[in-house]
Amino acid sequence: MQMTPMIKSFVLHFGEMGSRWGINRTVAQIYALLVVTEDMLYADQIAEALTISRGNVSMGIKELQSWRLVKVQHIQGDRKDYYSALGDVWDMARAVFEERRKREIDPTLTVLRDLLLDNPVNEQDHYAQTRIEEIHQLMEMFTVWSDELQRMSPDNLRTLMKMGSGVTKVLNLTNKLSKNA
Amino acid sequence: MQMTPMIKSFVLHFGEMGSRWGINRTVAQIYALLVVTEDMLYADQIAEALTISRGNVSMGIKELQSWRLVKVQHIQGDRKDYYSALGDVWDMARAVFEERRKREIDPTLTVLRDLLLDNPVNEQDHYAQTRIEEIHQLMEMFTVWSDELQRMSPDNLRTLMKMGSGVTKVLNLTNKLSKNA
DNA sequence: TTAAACTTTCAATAATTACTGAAACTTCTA
DNA sequence: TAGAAGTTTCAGTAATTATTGAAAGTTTAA
Repeated sequence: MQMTPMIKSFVLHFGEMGSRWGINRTVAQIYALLVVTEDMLYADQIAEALTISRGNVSMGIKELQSWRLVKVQHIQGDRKDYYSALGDVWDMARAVFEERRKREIDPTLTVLRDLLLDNPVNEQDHYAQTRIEEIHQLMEMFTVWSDELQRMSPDNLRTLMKMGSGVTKVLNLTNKLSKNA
Repeated sequence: MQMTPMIKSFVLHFGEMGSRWGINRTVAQIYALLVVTEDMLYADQIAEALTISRGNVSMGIKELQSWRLVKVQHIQGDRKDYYSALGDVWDMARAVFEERRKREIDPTLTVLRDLLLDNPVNEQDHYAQTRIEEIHQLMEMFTVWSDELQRMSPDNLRTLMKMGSGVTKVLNLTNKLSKNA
């Protein structure tokens, strides 16, 4: 399979972007290719398009599956695995948030909480704990937001999207109300 | 300079976390150390605490400066540079968002926009463009949100934080209102 | 069953990324 | 203006991460 120049350009940029966010360049490329391709693809097609080895495709797909980002299907009278990207772009964003949270944020929050329970051995530790507390708060807030994203209906998402900088206006109102309460 | 076990544990975890998000482990460690240390530190102290070379500290600090995450100060009658982390944890989060956006999101948005202006050469390209469009929308939404974060007052931030899952409630209301309009 | 048509695994190796330390550079002060 | 007290740079090297490809594993059909 040959990529059109447009698809190639997209795939390359996506791979580059992934690698800046700590995701293997090839894994990101495989994913980009699947997202942008309507038909399902089998491993050899992916390998040919990205000029990588068959084994590398297998590793990449395995990784993407652990992120729950790809679907596998079979076609009548054909033994090959056919791959495609999960649902719509929102589903993908949700999957990424959820996994990164599970893998990286939650364990860090646990470590931070443990450190906050430790006894400071001196003044430095005491200061450190106040900072760790702040960081903990911040991270917890982000997890709450991402939880909401997970649960949000397409309807609400669309509203949020349209609201754009309206979020601030809503907040200002909320602020005033709670101050007068 | 010796780190207390608490500080050491924090610094190590932070470094690990950074490296999973595409940030050099040592750079993340230097930053963690500065965040959690009340006093300003000079390069040799950092090198000793993290057992890394003087040159590595210099590179790391340079990187952190490009992210506008560290302050440098001088002390009367001392030629050394003294480093410390920027303001409060919110300032730091803002700096990180802003820089990552500038460096990674904005250039990607530009590429996506260019691809959307290109003429599809066939049906595949046509489909690809619909997907690229979705991704573009999604990313643009995130940039709008991060813009708001940048501009948000500490007051609003605190409200957002307290609201937690209240965001959804506010949105539901907004949805109903706009439907009745 | 066997063998064809696949997928997965993993040791060896290639590519990339990070780190060191000495030399070059800068700035201050005597 | 020399040299002391720093910082920065960067070529060489070490460590890590990614990739290949061949062998092992799996599944299906005859």
